Amino acid sequence: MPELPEVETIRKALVPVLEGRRLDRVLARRPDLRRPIPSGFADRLRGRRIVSVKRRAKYLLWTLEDGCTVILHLGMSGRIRVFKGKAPPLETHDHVVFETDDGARICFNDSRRFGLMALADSDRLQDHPLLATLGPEPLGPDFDGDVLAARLKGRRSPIKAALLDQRVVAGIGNIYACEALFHAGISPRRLAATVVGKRADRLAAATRAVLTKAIAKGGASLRDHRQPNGELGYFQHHFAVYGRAGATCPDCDCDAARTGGIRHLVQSGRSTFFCPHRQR
DNA sequence: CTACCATCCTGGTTGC
DNA sequence: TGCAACCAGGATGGTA
Repeated sequence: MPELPEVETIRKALVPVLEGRRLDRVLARRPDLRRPIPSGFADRLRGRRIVSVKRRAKYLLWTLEDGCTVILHLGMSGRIRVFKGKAPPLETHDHVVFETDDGARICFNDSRRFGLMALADSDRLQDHPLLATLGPEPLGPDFDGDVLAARLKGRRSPIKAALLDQRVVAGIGNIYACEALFHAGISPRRLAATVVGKRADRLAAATRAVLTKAIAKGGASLRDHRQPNGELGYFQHHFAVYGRAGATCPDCDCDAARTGGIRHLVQSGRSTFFCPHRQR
């Protein structure tokens, strides 16, 4: 569920809550999520101060003052809620709970338990197995068509599948892959390795633009995503193609009733939406 | 090396 | 209304 814009929305909300604060209470209410919560997780965090809250791909990175970094992934259904002042009772699936020295409570809630928590040495963070193979950040200063084309070189899968591969570009999931391809005018079925030159420029620019706009809207709330204050994200109202099979695409003046409008197909087991008229 | 597939899990939606 | 089947935004490990 949460892709880069949703994770970034959560990160931004956590910065003022966590940075510079000490974790006074840490409670792991079950031993595992997608993988076991590291042994002694709560003990290793309790009493530590958080230096920074950053993001890499869809991972949140909480760096502690003692040289240790918490790596946190929301999986498909993970949510983070922040309560200041009096916190309501814990809810079902509130699997990990943190409390800061100024009385904020941070709940990690994940019904499907596809999320994860891990601990890493801050010194060697980039070498951690979860992070080592990630591709470039699409919102990073160096990301452009040339970088993208280089990552796609030799790839014989459809471009849609390649965009979902975190080793190609980091942080893109099913929704934003569909949206970025639409705005770039590229068919999701196109062979990845043929996205070069101007096409790669357009896709890099479209990816950057759609992610940036989604962050500005607080991400997209289809099912699970909430901002940490409980508010919904609003970018779902700005989808051009995702979940809109049969509708007229926003840039088409063609008649959806005649042309079939936005099409749905399944690629490597995942839903793809696109406009065959606009995307080649 | 790349590509494809099943799989982990719960809950919301759809269709009979 | 009740219930079962199906579907979901991710990542990965095994197999081809």
